[in-house]
Amino acid sequence: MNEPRRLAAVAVELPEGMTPPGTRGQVLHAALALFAEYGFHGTSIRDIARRVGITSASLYAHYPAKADILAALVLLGHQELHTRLQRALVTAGTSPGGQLAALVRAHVLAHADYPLLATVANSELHALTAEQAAPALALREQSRHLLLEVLRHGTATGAFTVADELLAAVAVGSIGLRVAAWFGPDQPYTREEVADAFAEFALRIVDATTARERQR
Amino acid sequence: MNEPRRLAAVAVELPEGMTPPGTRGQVLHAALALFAEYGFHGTSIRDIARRVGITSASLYAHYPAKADILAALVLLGHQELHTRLQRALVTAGTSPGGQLAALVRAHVLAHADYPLLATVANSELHALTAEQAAPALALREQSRHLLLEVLRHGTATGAFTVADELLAAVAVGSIGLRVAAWFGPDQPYTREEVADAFAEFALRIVDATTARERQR
DNA sequence: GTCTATATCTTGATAGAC
DNA sequence: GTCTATCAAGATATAGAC
Repeated sequence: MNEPRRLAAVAVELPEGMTPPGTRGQVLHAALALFAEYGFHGTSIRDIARRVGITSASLYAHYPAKADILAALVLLGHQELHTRLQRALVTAGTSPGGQLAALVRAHVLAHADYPLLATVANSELHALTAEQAAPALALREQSRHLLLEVLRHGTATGAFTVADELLAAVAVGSIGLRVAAWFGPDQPYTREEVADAFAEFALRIVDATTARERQR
Repeated sequence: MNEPRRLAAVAVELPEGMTPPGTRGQVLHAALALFAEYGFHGTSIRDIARRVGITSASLYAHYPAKADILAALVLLGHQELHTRLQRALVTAGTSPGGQLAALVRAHVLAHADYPLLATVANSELHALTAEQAAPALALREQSRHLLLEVLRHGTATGAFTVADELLAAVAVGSIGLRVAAWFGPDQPYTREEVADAFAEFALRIVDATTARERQR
């Protein structure tokens, strides 16, 4: 284990309600903090056990293998994000600009609220086998599809002006994803300020016009 | 070592001229491919040695420790990016819009040309001690400063309209950084197409006005 | 610079008692 | 569910011959 901190974040947090109770949940919390900081291969099962306050042998009463702990975290992270994106879209109304802003705000807020989870879900996924990663990757594809559909609808109706929706989706997604890496309590912004600013950037990327502007 | 591929990229490449000759360079190439695919802790010195065609003991004739190989790669990656950004700015002229476009193009192209190097330099940096990471982090700060100065100059002269230059810099940087993660020969775009599209997005993010528009 | 051989430690995981 | 004890394998790194 090494010294430099990988993340500015302090609070280790997992989404409520979706986390298993008791020791099983404590294992998840401990593994999340360690995987985010040192990576999956940089963390030993003894490290996790020590943080929970049990021995490494006791871990196996809760998870069959180390990789299964990671798989649970990766899936949880993708579920939380997808749920938030869906909720955002449902309450966003019908204007393409409003929908895009809602998606970006939800994306940013999810990464601001659970930076550790987002980091582990995204950059430790390679430590899983294809079968273990599959459920999370399926969710990721669905989330990507939500954004893509909003962009396509926006360009089709003339609300957006984008040469290539796929590239726009990648760009918009990138600014939200990276929030997990830099945002934290050390930054001079609230999570809402970042969400608003990045939603505005997304609208600019697609050259969104308001209804009033279109009437001119 | 696991199965799923972390990157779509195929060609393992390091910037010419900056790479040491002979076996020392081969070690760097081998470690780059493995670190990018499996992570620093997911790669053993035996893996690296096998790929070069020597034994693990022979590695120590070239690098004092495994972490020193990573440190060399991380520094190389940051040097290559910073050099490209500087070159881009020098030949960009004096218009803020042109300077921003040049920076973004260089940023995107660097990540498209050396995705493995960018991945290792960015997401395996946490495996280094603070002293080992320091030179690379210093270069990163300088690169960040280049972008920030262009944004500040643009807003100060009225060429850009941005509420917060720091947030704009993060957003613009994010779309370039992520290129290493998704762009590859499997994508239906050339590197130039992505660079042009993302430069346009950056100009939209800062609401860049052309000289002619300002005269109205 | 490369090798064989090895020291030393840590790893993920299991056996079996309580 | 937790423990102690342990296994077998893999890790980084070194010693010393050629």
